[in-house]
Amino acid sequence: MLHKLYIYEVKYSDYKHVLKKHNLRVTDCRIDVLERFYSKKHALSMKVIETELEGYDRVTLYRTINSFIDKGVLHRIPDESGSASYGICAETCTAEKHSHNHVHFKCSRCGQIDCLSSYSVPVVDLPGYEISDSNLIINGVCKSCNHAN
Amino acid sequence: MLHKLYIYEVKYSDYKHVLKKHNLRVTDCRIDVLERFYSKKHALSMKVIETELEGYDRVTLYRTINSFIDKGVLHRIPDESGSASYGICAETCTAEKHSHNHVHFKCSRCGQIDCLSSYSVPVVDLPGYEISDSNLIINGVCKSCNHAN
DNA sequence: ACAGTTTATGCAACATTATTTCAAAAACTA
DNA sequence: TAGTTTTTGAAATAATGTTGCATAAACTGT
Repeated sequence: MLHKLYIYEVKYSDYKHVLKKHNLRVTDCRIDVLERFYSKKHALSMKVIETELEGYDRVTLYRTINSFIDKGVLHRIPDESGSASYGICAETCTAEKHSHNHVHFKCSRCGQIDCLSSYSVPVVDLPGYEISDSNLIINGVCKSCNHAN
Repeated sequence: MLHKLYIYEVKYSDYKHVLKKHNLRVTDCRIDVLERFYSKKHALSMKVIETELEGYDRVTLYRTINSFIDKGVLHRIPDESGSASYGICAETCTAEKHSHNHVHFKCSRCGQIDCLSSYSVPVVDLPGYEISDSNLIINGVCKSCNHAN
């Protein structure tokens, strides 16, 4: 993975810091997974992660994702398709409490899921129900696919 | 399945009508699956369907659910847990276009997912994006679990 | 910088969830 | 009711996710 040396010079300490902040040991796999998430702005599916990080065992990648979710680094984005996608958590997420109030947009053309962090999920008042959190996924055609058309 | 005869006297023709309306052949399996969905008000997961309709092959049940989704009889409800659930579509859904604008509520205590058909998903204005439909899943404690407490 | 401790990794096996193929059976059509 | 089309069940396969365990790597305190 020599071709990544330059990137690492710049960002390695940042990723390291993110891991430490969330009480995670600093390992090659975790750094590489983090790098993938920070370098793309959109959510990544397990399939994509497996494809892009072939060097690591599938099991290790699953465990990496799961510990990231446990510790508040990533959040799982449910998807009708079955296989979930994952997105970077806001600064505020910790192992104790995830708080994601942003909207997710899934493009039916390119298939990508964006975290629209500047749009928060509208509150619905449900008498009798006790709401802990909510998840809004909007389907349609994303900005770039719309432009490309 | 003799114990179902009474129900069938009352409802069989209704289910048959639903199938015909959606261009689906009338088969035992489809009738039984429909009956399950109409007799419970909440969404059903594949696991529950398999358990409650043991008489049919798992493959047949998968195919039944998939053709129901294709033809606009059921809609898939994404869920963080991985295994999806399914709910009855509104009268307006067809093979060409599903339109679900209602809120889904998942209870963290009993695990059930309700289709709150009287609550519609608030519209979010996303400049540049072309929205086809949206999906709001609210997590928390449902009415009955709240009361039972 | 090192020895001891804790945690992560890779591998193999396993578990769960979903799809494909194909012959036989059932549903439809006229 | 005969002919056509679709559905079903069974077996195989694929895709997705988890567990146990020995080894390797990361951390901790000195």
